Amino acid sequence: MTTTSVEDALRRTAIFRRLSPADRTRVAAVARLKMHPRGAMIFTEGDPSDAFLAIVEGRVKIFKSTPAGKELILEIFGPGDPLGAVAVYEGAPFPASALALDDTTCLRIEQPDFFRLLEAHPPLVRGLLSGLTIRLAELTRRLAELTGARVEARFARLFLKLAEQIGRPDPGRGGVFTPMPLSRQELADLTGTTIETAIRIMSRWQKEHVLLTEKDGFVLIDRAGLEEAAAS
Amino acid sequence: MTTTSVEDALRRTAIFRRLSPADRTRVAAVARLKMHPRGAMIFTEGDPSDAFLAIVEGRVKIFKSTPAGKELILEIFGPGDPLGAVAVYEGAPFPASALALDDTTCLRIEQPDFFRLLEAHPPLVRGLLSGLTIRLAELTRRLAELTGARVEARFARLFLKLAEQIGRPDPGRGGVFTPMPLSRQELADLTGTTIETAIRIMSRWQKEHVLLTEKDGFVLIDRAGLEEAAAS
DNA sequence: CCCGCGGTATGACGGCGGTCATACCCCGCG
DNA sequence: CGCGGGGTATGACCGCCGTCATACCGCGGG
Repeated sequence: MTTTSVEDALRRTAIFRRLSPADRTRVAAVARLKMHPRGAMIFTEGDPSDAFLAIVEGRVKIFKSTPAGKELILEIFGPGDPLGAVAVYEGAPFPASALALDDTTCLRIEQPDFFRLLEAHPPLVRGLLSGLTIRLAELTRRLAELTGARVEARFARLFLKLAEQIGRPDPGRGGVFTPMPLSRQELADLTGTTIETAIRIMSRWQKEHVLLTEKDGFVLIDRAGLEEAAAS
Repeated sequence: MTTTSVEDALRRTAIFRRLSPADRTRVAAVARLKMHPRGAMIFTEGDPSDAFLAIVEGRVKIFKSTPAGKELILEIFGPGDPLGAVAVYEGAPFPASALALDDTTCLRIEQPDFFRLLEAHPPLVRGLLSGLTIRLAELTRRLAELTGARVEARFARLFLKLAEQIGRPDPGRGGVFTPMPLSRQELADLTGTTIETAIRIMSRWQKEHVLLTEKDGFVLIDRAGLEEAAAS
C-alpha cells in the first residue's frame, strides 16, 4: 500500500481526476486504501459517517431496509464512484447500508481531513454538488418508476439500463452480454419484489430466448421484446 | 415589492437566515419576489433551470410523471423551503415539476447572480449541501416505503408524518388537527395509488372515526389505530 | 332552470403478484 | 457416502388493488 498506489487510485476516481499532480500528492497524504472482502458490510444504515470513501476496485451495493423488513437495493456502484458522500457533511447518519459484492478496495479519507480538503480546493465542492444532484435526479426517477408500474416492466427497464451502461456485443449469439452477476434475490431487491416473482420472470425469459442467465452475467437476445415489456 | 420586503423574505428563508444584515442587503440586491397564482406551474420537468427559488408564502407541490402516465407527488413544500436547488448547479434540467397549491410568492435569484453569491459566501454552500443531503435521505426513505408496503400502511404513515410536522391539538374532539387541505386525487398521487383506492380508505376511516376530512385539513382521532395500520 | 363539470362515493370484476409449500441441483464438509 | 445449506424452480391459492361503470352532490354559467 504505497503512496504511488494511492495516487493511482486518485487518478481513477471521478472527483479527484482533475486535480493537478501536486494537489493529488497532497490529497494522497491523507487518503488510505482499505480492503473489504466479498460479503462484508462497509457501513450500515444509521451509523454516524466518519469518512469519505470512493471505490477503487470491486462492486458495492447500497441498500435500505423497508418497513416490512425486506431490503431494497438503491444502487450498485463500481470503480470510480464515491461512497458516503451524502452523509459526510454535518456528520449525518448514513441513510442506507453498503455491502461489498466482490472483494473491494476503497479509498478512505477521514472526515476532518476531508473538510480541510474541501476548504483548500473549492473545485472539489463543485464536483460533489454535481454528483449529489445527479444522484438525486436518479432517485426521483426510480421513485416514479417503482410506483404504478408492473414488476415485469421494472425488470425490463433494469436490464435495458444495465445493457446500455456496461453491455458489450456478444459474438456467439448476436446479443449483448452484460457482465454483472446478480442472484435472483438481488434482482428482486433491485426491483422491489419477491424472489419467487423474480425467478418466474427470469425463467420465462430464458425459455422464450429473450434474456439468458449465465454464471458471470446476462445475455440480452431480444432487445425489442424487452422494450415492449418496459413500455407496458 | 420594495427592497425591505425582499429582506423580510430573506430573513424567513432557511439558508439565508444566518447572514449578517450587511450581507443580507447584498443578497437582496440581486433577489426578486415573484407571485404565482394557485394552480400555476412554477417550473416543469425537463426545463433547463435558470434560477434559484425559495418559497416565501404558500404551498408548492413537487411532482413527476411516471412511465405509466400517472403523476407522483415527491414533496409538498412550504414557506422557507428552497426550490430548484437540485438543478441550478451545472444548469441541469429539473428532474420534476413544481405547481403552486395556493397563491404563492417566491424569492428568485437568477443563476449568474446565484453563483456569484456562492463564491462570495462559502457558508451558503454548506447550507445547500446539508439541504441536499437531507432531501436525499428523505427520498431514499420514501423509496423504501413505497415498495412492498400495502397502500393502507402508506396512507397511515403519510398522515402520521403530517400530524407530527404541522399538527396542532384539536380542542373540540380531542384529536390532532392538520391544516393541509388535500384532495383525494392528491392523496393518491402522494402514495402512488389510484383515486378510487384513496377514496375507499379515507371513507372507511371517516366511518370508523379514525381520521376525519374537513374543508381545510384533517383531524386525526385514533392515533393508535393509524400506528397499527402503518406497522402492518 | 338546466346543464356541465369537478370532486366524492360505491359496487362488480378480474388479474397481478405475494405467500406458502415442495422439489431439485450443486457443492463443501464431516 | 450422506448430509445440509444456498440458490433455483414450479405449482396452488387468494387477497389486495387497479379498472370500469354508475351515481350523487355542490357550484358556476348560459
